Amino acid sequence: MDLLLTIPDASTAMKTESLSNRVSKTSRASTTLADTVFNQIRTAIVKGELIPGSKVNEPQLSRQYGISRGPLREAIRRLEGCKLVEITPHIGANVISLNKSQTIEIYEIREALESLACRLAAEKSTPKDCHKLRELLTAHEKQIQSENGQLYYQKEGDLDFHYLIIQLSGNARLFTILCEELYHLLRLYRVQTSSKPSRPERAFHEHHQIVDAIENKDAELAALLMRRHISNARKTLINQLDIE
Amino acid sequence: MDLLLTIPDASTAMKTESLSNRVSKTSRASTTLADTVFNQIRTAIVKGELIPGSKVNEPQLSRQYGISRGPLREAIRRLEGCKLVEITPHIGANVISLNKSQTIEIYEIREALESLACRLAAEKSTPKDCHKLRELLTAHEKQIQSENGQLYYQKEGDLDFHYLIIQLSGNARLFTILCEELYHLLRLYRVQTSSKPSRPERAFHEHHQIVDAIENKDAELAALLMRRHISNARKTLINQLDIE
DNA sequence: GACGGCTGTAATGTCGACAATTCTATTGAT
DNA sequence: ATCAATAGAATTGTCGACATTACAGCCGTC
Repeated sequence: MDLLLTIPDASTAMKTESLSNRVSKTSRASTTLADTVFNQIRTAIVKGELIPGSKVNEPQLSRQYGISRGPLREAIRRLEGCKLVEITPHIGANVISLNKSQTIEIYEIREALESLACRLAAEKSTPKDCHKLRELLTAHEKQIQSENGQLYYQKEGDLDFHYLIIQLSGNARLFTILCEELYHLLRLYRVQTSSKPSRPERAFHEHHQIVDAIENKDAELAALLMRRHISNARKTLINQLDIE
Repeated sequence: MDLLLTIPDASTAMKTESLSNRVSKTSRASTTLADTVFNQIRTAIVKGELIPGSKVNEPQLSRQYGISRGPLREAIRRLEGCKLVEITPHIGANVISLNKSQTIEIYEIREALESLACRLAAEKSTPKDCHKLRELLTAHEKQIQSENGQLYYQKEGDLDFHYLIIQLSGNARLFTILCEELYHLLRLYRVQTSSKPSRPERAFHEHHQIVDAIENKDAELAALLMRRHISNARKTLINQLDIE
């Protein structure tokens, strides 16, 4: 549940089991304070607890987390590297805030990268991988039928699907860019505008088509379908934004 | 000259003039030490002065740059965010080192992203933009003819070409990901293996084809050609690596 | 000669204090 | 009342010092 918030540390290898992992409390205290606080702040930003555009106050956070400003500043600098905050010299850090055009930019990139992921996944996937994908889809189908109103889970399920395909691509850096940078930003935007995930049944149909293509080892088709899938999502987003 | 080393600060808006900018010495001393040192170390890494895999020694660098360990550690943390160094708790930071498969991963991503950039550039480019592209190519042609042996410049010229197209795409985040993350890493790898840029005349021909497509506003073709262009480069790289 | 434990050294992690800069709000003048 | 200037407070930037951890070399035992 809530996949985007439970991403393990950057260098951690992904296993499928982590899809349903909970946050183990104080798993190992052997990390540094800067790392711990980095994860905490990142989560807070992505969850929307630190609202986009707002200032990152060092003394306040320092008190809040019970650490000194040294490690805290290191964490903020790392967030700057991840482009989750912007630092202006002598003024401070602000939580990043995405406007409409920036969000569309990200969708364009996602389109290209997930299409690539899908192509690679189709080339490399084993029958077992395909089975996993099918399982995921049937699980989502049940979820949609049972909790008809709650689209949240559907959306998280949608992410599960995309995560799995990116993993299957076998390209670790692709995974990093998509799952540890762009998805965070998109989630941030969704929280920011409290936009609702839409078009569940259509997306579901598209997912099945994609898995078909992967199963048939038709890499080009898989890539095309994924590109269209995300392109559709982008267009939906644009329409949504134009209405408001 | 030496474009990859003179990238301005992350948030700086790109102008075409910056393509031929020199590094203005101590342009404004109003930045923080952490920012200054971040740029210096990043340059040192990309140039190969800090060899890949080697340890980043805090006391040593601290003496070398004449600053205390506070800002230095902030700079290192930011480099970590950019994935140019890897930090292991209680052990320290190491300059990142790319192996063959990681490099291929980056080329795969580049293929997808620059193809996107080319599509967008074709859609948005004005006649003036196209003229600029042509100028760049003729300049390179002359350079190739005159300095026949020196392939270095050709390669830098190749980068100029790619930079310009990415700019023309108008997608700022795309520019960031490609020019401020992936290109740095690729340059690092090239330094690391001291691999020589190859296939100049063929690349040159491909460049012309791409500009033709952009000029004709044929976005799909432009995207396809760029994808093949980089795919060719990737295959050349793979062959080169297999021989060694 | 090889292996394991011990000790000193060097590096990393954390903290508090001070300097420099920016923000705020009060005062005063037009 | 609006605006400018100024003094104070708050925040950011930088530094040095100390605690903690990892590393290197030495010694002794098997």
